[in-house]
Amino acid sequence: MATRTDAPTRREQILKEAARLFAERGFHGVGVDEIGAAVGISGPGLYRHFAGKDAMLAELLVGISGQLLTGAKLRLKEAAAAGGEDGTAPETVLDSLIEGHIDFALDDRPLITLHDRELDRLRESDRKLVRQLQRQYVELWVDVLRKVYPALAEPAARSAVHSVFGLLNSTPHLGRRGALPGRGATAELLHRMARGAFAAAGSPARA
Amino acid sequence: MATRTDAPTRREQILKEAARLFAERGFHGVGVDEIGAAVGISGPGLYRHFAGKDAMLAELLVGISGQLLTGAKLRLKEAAAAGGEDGTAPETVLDSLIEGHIDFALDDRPLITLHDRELDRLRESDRKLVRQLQRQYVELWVDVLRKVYPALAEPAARSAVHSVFGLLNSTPHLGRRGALPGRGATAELLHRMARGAFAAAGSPARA
DNA sequence: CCTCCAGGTTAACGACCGCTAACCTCCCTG
DNA sequence: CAGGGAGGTTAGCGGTCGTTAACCTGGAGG
Repeated sequence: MATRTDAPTRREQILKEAARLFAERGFHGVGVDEIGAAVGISGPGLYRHFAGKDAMLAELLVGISGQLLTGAKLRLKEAAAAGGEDGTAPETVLDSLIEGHIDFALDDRPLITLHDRELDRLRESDRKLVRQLQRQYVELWVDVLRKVYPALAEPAARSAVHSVFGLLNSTPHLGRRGALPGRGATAELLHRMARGAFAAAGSPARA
Repeated sequence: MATRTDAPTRREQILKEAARLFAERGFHGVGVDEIGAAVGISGPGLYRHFAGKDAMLAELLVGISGQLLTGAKLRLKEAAAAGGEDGTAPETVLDSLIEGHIDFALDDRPLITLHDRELDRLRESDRKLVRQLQRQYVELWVDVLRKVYPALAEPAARSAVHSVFGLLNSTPHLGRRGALPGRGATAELLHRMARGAFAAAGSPARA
């Protein structure tokens, strides 16, 4: 995950601004002129970089899903490598997944917003691809979760994962009104709550 | 909360279908002709019932926020009445709030979707009203939550509430792919997870 | 039976928006 | 220094969409 140090390309500028605008006002609520203006060029100049407005959204959504998935796979691999004989404790792997998702949710709020909001605006093929990536990501979480809580049935585990995604992806609703002290505290709170939610899902016993 | 038995008025039909369509394809992604077609009339016939497309969205969003808030207030009042001298246990009140929110999230998924997705499409005045109702609703939860977990600071409590809303509002993402057995089981799972998340937020102690 | 209005209809206008066409400049390279 | 491509520009076309206008109709009320 070598942190980029070189200047962002024009394409990347456009994608970033488009993501922000799409998240703020919705895909159909933003015109190409606005996107162009946000990067200092105007209107149809965008077509030197993208085939069309749809292509920008597609690249954003595929990028998000892919990034989440490959990040998670990487973390699994690291855990397997560091764990020696019989792998790392499942709890540790789950924590790693949660941490990765939180980092993404806090660093790229517009993308997180787009991720579950504008999927249906894609052409059939792109939508299928994104959904497939999303499904893989979910299944990966489900597997780890069921190692931590073996009593959890698969459908319930899948629901639990989706619900925790909802919890972690709530970050866009937090800011705005002088919410939490800092990023670290927010991340830690979210992490604790996710673990708490999973624990409650995994052990039906309650007074 | 006397359950309606009489037939829905045309206005209500329109609102219901509009909510579904807006949730599926976004406010700007749906045309008035489509909304009309969904209730058997076509296009501009809608203007006999609403001043415009914006008015439908406004009525939907104000209705949602209002319904959530008044429902919650009612539950608080019931709890106070049933609790005798020093009120019901805060835990019970919190459970009641959670239950109410889950009922709404499961029964009116399209509305839940709209609720945090299309707020910015409203005119200034309507948006302010909706935000005010939402804020009251949140503050009501925060108050109850901090009675259950007095160690929880107010900003953290507010964040926790928003996050649990994210968790509970994840219901639209559940269905579709043969998820959970039934509504009852889903509701119970969500409830346990919400309590677990709150508990984890309220007591920072962890091994 | 006449009236009238609630609740429709179709036609059409005006605005907006995505996209293309045609043209203009640097700047890099042989 | 010729030239050519990368990356802009503005003008404008074609389609869509929200909204209005003008007209129609069935049924309730005097």
